[in-house]
Amino acid sequence: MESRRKIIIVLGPTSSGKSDVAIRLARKFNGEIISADSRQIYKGMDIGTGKVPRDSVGIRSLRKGSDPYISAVIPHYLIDIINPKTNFSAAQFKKKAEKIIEDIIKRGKTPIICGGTGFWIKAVVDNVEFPEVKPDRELRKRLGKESAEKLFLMLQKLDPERSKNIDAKNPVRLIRAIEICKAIGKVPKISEPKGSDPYGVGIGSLQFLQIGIDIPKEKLHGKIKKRLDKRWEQGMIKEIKELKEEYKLSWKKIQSFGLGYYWIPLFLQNKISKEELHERVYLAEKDYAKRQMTWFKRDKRIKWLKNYKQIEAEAEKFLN
RNA sequence: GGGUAGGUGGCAGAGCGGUCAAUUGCAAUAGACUGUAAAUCUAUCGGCUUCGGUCUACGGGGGUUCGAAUCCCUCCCUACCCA
Repeated sequence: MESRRKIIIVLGPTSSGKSDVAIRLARKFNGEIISADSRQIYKGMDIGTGKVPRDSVGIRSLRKGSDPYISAVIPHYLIDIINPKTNFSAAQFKKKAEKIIEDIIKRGKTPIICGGTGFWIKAVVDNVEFPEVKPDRELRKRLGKESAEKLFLMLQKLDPERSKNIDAKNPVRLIRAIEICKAIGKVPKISEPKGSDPYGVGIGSLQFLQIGIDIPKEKLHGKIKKRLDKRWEQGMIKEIKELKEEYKLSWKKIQSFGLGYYWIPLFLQNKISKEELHERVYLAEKDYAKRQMTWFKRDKRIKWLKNYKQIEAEAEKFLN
């Protein structure tokens, strides 16, 4: 029983081909996939976020009470489940993912987490304990108008400890810290980083194998370009118009989703040309991939592998 | 052929006698990240450097000046307009 509590994670920058790898692994090792993607979680954002296509005639998920998202005959969780008008957070992801992991394991299958949102993956792998302070829309809106300098001074008064190591110029971080202070007095101390072992640390009785898709930068950029061209053809722009309509979203809200979602509204409002749109989204995607890699590089437990064969072999070793 | 506007760092684009290795944006490179993470934020970004400096730089050449990316002459190139 204990030996089965193993979880495979497939991660990597955007366009690196994670989804295909995850599906192949799921086929091979009787797995089910949990998406760790902060944008694919939302409904109505399919082409733009690169969701794997939903099977037209899917088998029913064995998991009760869930809305099954089946692709290539493999169940995918945490895709397409949240109304884009709603905010969803890393902490919420963690809770949901843990439940699903338990459920998959209970049914004797292998959980495979697949995604590019490093922070969300870390939340699960390192069992990050988020302070029990929910986002305060009102407070955020109010503080959002203040300068970073002012926010920093506020935090300094509220929690001198936290102010020592926070990024003093980052409003998002400062606001969250202040939010926590207002609710529970001060920001809880961050727990010490865990040590590493060949297959990742175990959290509770869970064990993780983190596999990174290793792909040269030039090649990745080529894939990003190609994939974008395809998305334009598939109607990414139309999808965003429909997204706005169906969920009654403001342009501003849509832009907050980033990348294409940031630039397409500008095109639709005639603020930039089509050529500029294509260029900007391409650059934004490249940039995003870079940020993802900066994050992933830090985690020395990730095994970077170049092709599926190696990945499968590593997974095999891990599971046995 | 005539007229006008221009030629500035990888690109776009400021500067218009000194405080300019040259505002800013983009790109590039590295990085941060604990309930917004496709978000948010930081640093570097002419060469060499013992990090104090130093050398080469604002189309080419010549000049004025203590001093020029900035003024003058000339040549070359680009855009638009008139022939």
